[in-house]
Amino acid sequence: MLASSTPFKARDLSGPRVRFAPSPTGFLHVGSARTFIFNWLYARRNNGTMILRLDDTDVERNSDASVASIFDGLNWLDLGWDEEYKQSERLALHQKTAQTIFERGLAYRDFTPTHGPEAEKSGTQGTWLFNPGMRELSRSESDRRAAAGEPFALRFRVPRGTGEEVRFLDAVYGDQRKQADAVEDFALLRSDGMPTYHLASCADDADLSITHVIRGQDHLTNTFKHILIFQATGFTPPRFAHLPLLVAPDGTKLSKRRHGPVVSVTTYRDAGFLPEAFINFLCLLGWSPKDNRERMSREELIDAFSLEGINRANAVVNFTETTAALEAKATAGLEKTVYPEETFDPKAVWLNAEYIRALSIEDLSARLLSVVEGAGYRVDPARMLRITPLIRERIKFLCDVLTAADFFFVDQLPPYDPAELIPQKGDAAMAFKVLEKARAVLAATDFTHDALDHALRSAAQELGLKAGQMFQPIRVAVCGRKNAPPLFETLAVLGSDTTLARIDQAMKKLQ
RNA sequence: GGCGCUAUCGUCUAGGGGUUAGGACGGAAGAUUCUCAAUCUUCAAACCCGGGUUCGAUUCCCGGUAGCGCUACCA
Repeated sequence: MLASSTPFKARDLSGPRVRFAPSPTGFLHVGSARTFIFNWLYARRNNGTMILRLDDTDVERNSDASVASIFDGLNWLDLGWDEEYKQSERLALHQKTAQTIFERGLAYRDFTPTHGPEAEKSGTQGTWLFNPGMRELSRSESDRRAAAGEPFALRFRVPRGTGEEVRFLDAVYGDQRKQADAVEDFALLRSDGMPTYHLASCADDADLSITHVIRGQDHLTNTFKHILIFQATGFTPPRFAHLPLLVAPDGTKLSKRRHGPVVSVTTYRDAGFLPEAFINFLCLLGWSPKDNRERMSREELIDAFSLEGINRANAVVNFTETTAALEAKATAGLEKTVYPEETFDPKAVWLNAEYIRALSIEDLSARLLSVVEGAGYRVDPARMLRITPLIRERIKFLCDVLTAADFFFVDQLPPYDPAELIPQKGDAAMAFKVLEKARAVLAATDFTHDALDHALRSAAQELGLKAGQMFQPIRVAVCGRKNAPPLFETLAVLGSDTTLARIDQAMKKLQ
């Protein structure tokens, strides 16, 4: 699945080395994306190396679909990375590390039969530290049973009764300490010989010369175990920086099961977010440049990023849960799911609109064109270039072009309520009079902004109507709805033929 | 249950022993306007609770409460 299983560059040890290490057991969610981004920012800010490492030691739960989802999301972000590894190809290293720890007497074999996670209940049961009898097993007895083929897990022998304290300095959470007595004898190797996350992660971090581990706060307490592993192997632990978690509006950890597709990075992509806007949004969750800046370019983010700017409190991603119906549709994947704007965090939506408005007309036009073509319309690029400025301030997502500018793309307007044609403080007769007049005037007018402006305003005056009363029937006749881009520009792009034809149709509707 | 982490407007956050507690999104009102947007202006909106330290705590300390995390042969 990986593009390559070997580093695509020679290892660069000159600067800090950071890694993003997702486990391919699910799709890439927004929290992971933020972790990736923060690592990337740190690397770029400090002329370091960004490493992608797939932590795929859980063979049972790994899936190719998940690997694909991770790459989909990461590629969309378009930030890139410098080296790439896959843990499952580094098993020898993990086993060797485990062996070293075992030989130093800092680990022991646990022959207790495995019991599933369901047996392990967090309820009223006391603190589990180790399986009685196993920690004290003599080496000869242990060797004998292992040689006899009895399966075992390898557990770290956490110091007990020594009053020893495990500590580290977290770049975000500060000085962290914990009694070793309170740390359980965690597993290093499973009974099938596969390394656990703790072992594999530390062995790889050491081997890959990782200097800074920047990861979710859910690993903060795990770090004590990791410190113990580093000490046991003789490696200097990297620096740690734990990130506050991204949580749902209900305060719980983001999960697809509970919160639906809104937690998946590809959902944002499919909804028409610009990756730059999405990245910007994520950066503002749990980190701040401290100078009130909100919209920041990639360069500004790199320049401003520092571990000191990271907060300690969890941040809410303020999305609205998608409806069951929508979710079913998304899961079925039969047709393209359109998420309503309210689905996403309003700030993310706002930022996206900001980014859209900041794009050049040419750039935006090209992006919109591909959306429009993707929807099955055929539009001339030159025409798209004229449409784009008319809707630029009116869309929040790229795909909004389909609803904001639909009337430019279709030959036949979808049906609308003729009552819409009736202007403020007017009636059907007035609407008809307006359209009649407009038709006559427009038939003899150049379809340029100024000429249209002049012609229609004079017409309104002749009819003794306000401009608004004059324009609304025409707008509805031509766009099929009341809310649309400015009239003259719209007519100019639409052209005389289409305009007159649609006015004729509107007059028919009124009869 | 044990251990750990956290606590400023609805949300994201700035700040910090003495401030009118700042900004942004969202909300409300207004301006502009051919509608809708965009833009501009204005308004409402917060220091979890209780002790201590102090002349003075939202800020520092302790306790409580709440939330979250870890407590797997998941990561």
